Amino acid sequence: MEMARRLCDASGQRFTRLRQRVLELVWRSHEPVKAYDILDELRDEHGAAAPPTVYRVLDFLRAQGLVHKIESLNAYVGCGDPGDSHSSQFLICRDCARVAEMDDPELCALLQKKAVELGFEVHGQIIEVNGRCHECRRRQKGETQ
Amino acid sequence: MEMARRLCDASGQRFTRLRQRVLELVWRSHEPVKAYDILDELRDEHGAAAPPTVYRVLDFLRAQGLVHKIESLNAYVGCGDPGDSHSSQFLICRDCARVAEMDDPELCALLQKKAVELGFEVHGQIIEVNGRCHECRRRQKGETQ
DNA sequence: CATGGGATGTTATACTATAACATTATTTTT
DNA sequence: AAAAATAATGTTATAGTATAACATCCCATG
Repeated sequence: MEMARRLCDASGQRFTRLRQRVLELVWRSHEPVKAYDILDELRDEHGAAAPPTVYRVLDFLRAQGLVHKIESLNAYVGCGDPGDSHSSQFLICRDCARVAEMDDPELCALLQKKAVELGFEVHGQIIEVNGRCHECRRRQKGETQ
Repeated sequence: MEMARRLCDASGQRFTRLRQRVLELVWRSHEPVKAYDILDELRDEHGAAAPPTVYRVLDFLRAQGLVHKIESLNAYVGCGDPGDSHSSQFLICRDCARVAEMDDPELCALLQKKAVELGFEVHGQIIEVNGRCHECRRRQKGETQ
């Protein structure tokens, strides 16, 4: 959270109470969070809150690199390594619904290279993997024995 | 289209008029197509059509590998190489809105490898790249000269 | 020609996101 | 400190995306 504040200060942006609160809500679970879940929580503690409130803050946090959107889930996760401008890859477990963030430069570079070879100018990458995480595989193996 | 019919026959699925028609609509442009655009066209020519009609057919076509969903656009494109079970990568041009399908096994394998190294069991990959395509870059260069 | 399962029709509703404009709060300028 | 400018948030309305649940139809097969 200190990190977040510093990042905003550094770029001349304001890290308001609302923005801080939304960031906390996103970080509260390892699972990706839905915009309307955030909205519900804000309403409980704060009264006034409508969809634009949430989406504006999420857009802001994404622009600062503090939050990522998981496109295939329409949900949001805290960035595991804010401050470092990077393209991330996300491993989405179908069983526990958790998302792990990978930040592999080799993968990033290879995708970039392959796209450029086709004459494409890359602005952004979206990489998401569906499957089962280590913990869920272990758990199930244990059960079947 | 022949290909599509054969694929369905091969897997014991029915390639009905509706399914064929939706597949044609998806293929009609190089740009990804929205579900509700398909819905509008179906209504024009066919009368009865509601969202489930379209989404069911799209789900079917995706299951057959005839159509892909572009997650970051909520839109659908015809598969460039149906029949061959593969993971594709999509290059999405922000200027002309066209989508090119890449099918790079090296990229696919590297992502798989990196995920497995983290103990993750991979079921599916989503790779989408935003940027500008070759044609749009050339056009703009020409204009600025 | 019955019948059973797959495909489609139908109605309703849930979920995701943005437009447009009003108000409030904070910073900057005077 | 007051005024002006800018950024942030509130508010209302609506657009866009997707699924649940149940009814009906169609057609391959026995």
